[in-house]
Amino acid sequence: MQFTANSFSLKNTLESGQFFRYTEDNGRYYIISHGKMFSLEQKNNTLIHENADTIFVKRFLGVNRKYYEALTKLQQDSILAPVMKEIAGISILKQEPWECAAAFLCSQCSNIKRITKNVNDLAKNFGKKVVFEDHEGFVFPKPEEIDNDAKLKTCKLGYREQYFQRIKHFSINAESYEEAMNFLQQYAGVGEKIADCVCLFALGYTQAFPVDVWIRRAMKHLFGIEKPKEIKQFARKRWNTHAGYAQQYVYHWARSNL
DNA sequence: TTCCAGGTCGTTT
DNA sequence: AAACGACATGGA
Repeated sequence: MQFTANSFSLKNTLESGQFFRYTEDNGRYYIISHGKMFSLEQKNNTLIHENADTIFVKRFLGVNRKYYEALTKLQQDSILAPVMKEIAGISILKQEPWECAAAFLCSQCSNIKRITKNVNDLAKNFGKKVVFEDHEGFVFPKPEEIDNDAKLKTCKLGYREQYFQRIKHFSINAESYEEAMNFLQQYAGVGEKIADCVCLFALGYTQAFPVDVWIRRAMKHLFGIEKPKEIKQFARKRWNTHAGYAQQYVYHWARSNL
């Protein structure tokens, strides 16, 4: 099955560091999310997908009205526009909250390569096997499935291991971005930055603006602001509910230019 | 060997 | 309220 998506880049979206559960094979992406494996491939403006229906894929990829609104708005920003030209078509994926939280728990003092390995090790040790065509993988386990300390040790999470032992169950119940932020930060190891990641990448709060070291460097360079609190305020004021999209472009820009 | 990496948290100024 | 330093691994 397939559908048309203008001004969207599958590659830039999947490889922007918001998601870690895919493999790429000859231009074709194999994704594991929402309990299954499915494939995605982009040819010009056409998105070809298998083992998942179009409604699901559009929702997962975040190709919707809000995406195009954000694109239009952010392109009017004189500083962001050239950045967006370099790395075009980045959307915000709709991930599963716990998996997103877990991935970013692993992200502390780490890097994308290692985060990916940690997450895949957790899935392999505790998750259910899924197969699609000649590819196999493992669904990311719920916290209550991560129940064997010896196996957890083999995942080499370092000091982040304790977070996975302490979170026995994960659910999120909130009516607003602010409520979600407060709720999420009750979990061990989840601070403001990771809470923002979950709000943005899983809960659909596109006003979230996760501030990490890369964003700090880039925001200093592009806008002359360096304190995390001030950066968040600035982003909220300048981009409002599109701040999260801006964050992805700024992050990607930082990674390739600083 | 030494330093630093998509942070968080308790402790100390 | 702001500024440390510890926390485990792994790569440069």
